[in-house]
Amino acid sequence: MNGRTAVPDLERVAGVFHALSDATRLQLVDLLRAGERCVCELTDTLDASQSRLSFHLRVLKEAGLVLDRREGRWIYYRLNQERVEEVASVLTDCCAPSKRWLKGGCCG
Amino acid sequence: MNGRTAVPDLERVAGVFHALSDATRLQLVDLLRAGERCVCELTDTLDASQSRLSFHLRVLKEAGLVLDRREGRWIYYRLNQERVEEVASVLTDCCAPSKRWLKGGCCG
DNA sequence: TTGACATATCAAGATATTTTGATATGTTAT
DNA sequence: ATAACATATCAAAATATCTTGATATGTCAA
Repeated sequence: MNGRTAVPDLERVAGVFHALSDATRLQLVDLLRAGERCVCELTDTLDASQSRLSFHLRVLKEAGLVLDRREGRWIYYRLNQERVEEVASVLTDCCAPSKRWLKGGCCG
Repeated sequence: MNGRTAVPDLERVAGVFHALSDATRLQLVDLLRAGERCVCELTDTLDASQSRLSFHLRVLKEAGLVLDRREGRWIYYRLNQERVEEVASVLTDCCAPSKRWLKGGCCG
C-alpha cells in the first residue's frame, strides 16, 4: 500500500473490520451470538431480502467471522468465536502500549 | 435500516469499525499507539500524501478514535483510548453470550 | 506584512460496495 | 421426473469511499 512495508496482517485485519462496518452485518452477528441460525430465520428476523442477506453473510464468511454448514435444504450460520476473539485482541492490545500489534508496523 | 428496530448504537459502532477497515488507517492507529504524533511525522513515516493522510485522519477523528490538538503550526493526533476500549468491549462481549450487546437488538 | 510552512478542504475522477431483480444450484417431497 | 423450497450467484444500477491535485486557512519567522 505504501510500497515500503509488507504487513500481511494489515489487509486481513482491515478486511475483518470491514465486515463489521455495516449495520446489517452487525445485526447478523448479534443474532448469531445466540447460536446457529438458518438463513430463512435471519431474513425473517431482519426483514431483509434473501439475496441481500446472502451477500452480507458472504462478506462475514469471507472475513472468517462466521462458519456455515448445510443440513438438508437449510444452511446454518454460526459465529466463528476464534476469529472474533482474535480481532477483539487486536483492539485490546491496542490499549496496551507495551504489546506489539501489527506485525512489521512501520514505526521506523 | 430495516424499518422495525431503532438501534442508535448500530450505526455508530459500524462507523467505528469502518474507520478501522482500511490498511492506511490501521497503520495510523498503530503509529499513534506509541504516543502523540504530528501530521508531518505521520506522512513521513507512511510516505503518503498530505491530503490523503488528512482525509484518513479525519475519518478516524469523526469516528472518535483519535483526538487532536494544535501546537503552533503543528497539529498533534493521539489515540482516544476510551473509544478504542469501548469498541474492544463490543467484540469481547460478543464472545460472552450472556451479556447483552447491541441495545434493542432484534432477536424478537 | 510578506513569505514559507503545516494542515485542512474541495472538486473531480477512479474504485469499491451495496441493493435489486433475475436466474442458477442443490435438496426434498410427491 | 417434477415441483417447490432454501440458498447462492450474477449483472446492472445506485451509493459510498478513496485518491489526486488545487486551493484555502492558520501560524510563525524575517
